[in-house]
Amino acid sequence: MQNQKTTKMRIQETLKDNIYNFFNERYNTAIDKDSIKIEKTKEGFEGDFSVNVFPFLRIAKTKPETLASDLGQYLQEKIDTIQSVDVVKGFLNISLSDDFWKEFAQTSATTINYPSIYSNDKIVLEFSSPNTNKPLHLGHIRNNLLGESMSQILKLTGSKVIKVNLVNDRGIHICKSMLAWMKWGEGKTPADVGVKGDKFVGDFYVLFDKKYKEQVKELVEKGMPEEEAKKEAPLIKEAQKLLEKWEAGDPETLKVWKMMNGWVYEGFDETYKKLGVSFDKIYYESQTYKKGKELVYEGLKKGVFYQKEDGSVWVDLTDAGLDQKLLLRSDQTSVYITQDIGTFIIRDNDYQADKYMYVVGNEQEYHFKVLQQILNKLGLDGSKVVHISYGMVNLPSGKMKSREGTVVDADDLIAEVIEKAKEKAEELGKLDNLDEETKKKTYEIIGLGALKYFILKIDAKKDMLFNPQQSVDFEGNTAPFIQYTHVRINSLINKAKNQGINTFELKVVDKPIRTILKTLYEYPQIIAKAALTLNPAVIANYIYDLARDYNQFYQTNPILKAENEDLKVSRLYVSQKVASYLEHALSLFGIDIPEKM
RNA sequence: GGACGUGUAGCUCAAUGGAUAGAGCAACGGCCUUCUAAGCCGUAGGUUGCAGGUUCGAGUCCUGCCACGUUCACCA
Repeated sequence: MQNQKTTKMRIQETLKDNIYNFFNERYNTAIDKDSIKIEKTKEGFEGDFSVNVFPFLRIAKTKPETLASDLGQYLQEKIDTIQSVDVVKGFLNISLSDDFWKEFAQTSATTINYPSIYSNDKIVLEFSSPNTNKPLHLGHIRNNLLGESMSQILKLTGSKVIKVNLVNDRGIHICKSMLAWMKWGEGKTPADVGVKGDKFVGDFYVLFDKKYKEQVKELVEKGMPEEEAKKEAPLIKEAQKLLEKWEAGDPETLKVWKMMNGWVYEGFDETYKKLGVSFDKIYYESQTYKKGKELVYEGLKKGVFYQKEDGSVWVDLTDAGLDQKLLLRSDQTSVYITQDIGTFIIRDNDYQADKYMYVVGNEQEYHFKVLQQILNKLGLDGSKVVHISYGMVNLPSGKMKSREGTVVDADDLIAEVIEKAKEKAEELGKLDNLDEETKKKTYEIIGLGALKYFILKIDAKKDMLFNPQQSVDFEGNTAPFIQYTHVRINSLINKAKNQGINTFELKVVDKPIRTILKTLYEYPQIIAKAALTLNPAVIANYIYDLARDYNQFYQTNPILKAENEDLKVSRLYVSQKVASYLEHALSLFGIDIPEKM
């Protein structure tokens, strides 16, 4: 069944069609519709939408002002929703009728027909991809938030999204923490010592590194060259033995491995839950790396890969402007890219998706280019691989490095930001009447909201700087600011209802109301842009503008004490609209809104 | 060295090739007996790294240079 409202053409399209006709009729020229630029009229000029006529001067061969006013006259004759036009230099500013805005106001964020970007595509979206040795840190937070948010945005723009996680649960590094636990763990579990599972295991990884370095140092002092010492230290040899046993399927080793990974997953789950992150399916490298090896051997048979004398397998990508790349070591063990080839195939068998998107840091751009090329060589479609590349999170001291202990731990940061929300709330004292349970919930909503927004508001592809001293803000361009705007609107609406006003209606479209409606009108296009550019920050910029516009509106226009009833219900109507858009947009970031704040 | 990316106010960040480059934080000054001040208003702060070029129009595109980052592993 067709819905008249949602299928109704957006005004930009109507304008474009008519502008096209104008040039066709007057100048007998077919212009490119994409070259027509229609944007929201800038602050300080009269109008709702503006058309820039500069690009068409070559066709019209007149002055910009003349062309703009000719076009304005034409459009006004053809489109009855145009109320008036105004020409400033080469800009044609168009004001639409009150009826247009009244009709638009009936649409809501939850019922809009959002533009379809990857139309009906099935998308497998990988993100998080943790390593079972290291507790999650700030970099993972950015990754998780981007992944979760992009999944929401892509769903909204018409795609079917399957969220997957790929856990790096095998390799020499895992054996290091296993070995450390077997040697010095005294058989204790995380529950025994009251430490979160991922932290518990992470500590043994660090312990291994410490003891290993001691051994290396000792050997060097005895006169061994450092390079050799690193290979000869007893601990590293033991770890390698353990890896061999693991690969051979030694039951005792597998038992420890499973147990320790289990602890880690429990810890991760806790953090994921706090962040509001979830997955439809979890893949484990231990289950996919063999498939990659199979494919490499197949490629070798087909002759798209080649083998060196020492037995290592390579691919030549120089024809694609890349280098030679190792696919299997001389001892036939797999490397990183081998595993990614395997996971691609397994996923493709599982889902037959149109796109496989990976939220992975920009330091791996080269890796994904290589992966695409290799898949092409294997006769698969490498263009299905989409790397959602995001920038690093840096500290004032530089890059975060686990080994040097300069990482911001995810759990610590989450706790800190909730604590900060609590302090702020207690200082303001607005929640004093609430029960403890509600208070606690409110601190979490505000603190986590602040954190999520703080990270997602920055252009995903750019590196960002995080200062632990200053941590996240609660004022200005922040989630609490937006949450607060929403809370205040709700309070207003409740008050109105208590006064017996139950039906809000847009009866008046004055200038302040129009300003808000104009911003709301942009929303679907903002969503589309976020999906297209794979960047949630676009939405953050938008909600901030909307909240700011509304706060200005709220501060300068009395609502419950408006001059007359028509204005009152109109302002209430717009307020409610704004609240629903804010809520909708924040939900795309996984940010909730408290009842009170 | 090659490839990719970044460089905008003191700091953190915005700005589909378009109108006077905008916010927040920090600083300074106002607004709570009136709908929640986590708010609003104002002041100050800029040669958009440098030099050219394309264009009616350049922070945005092109070329060169400078600075910083990432990457080019039988690490993942």
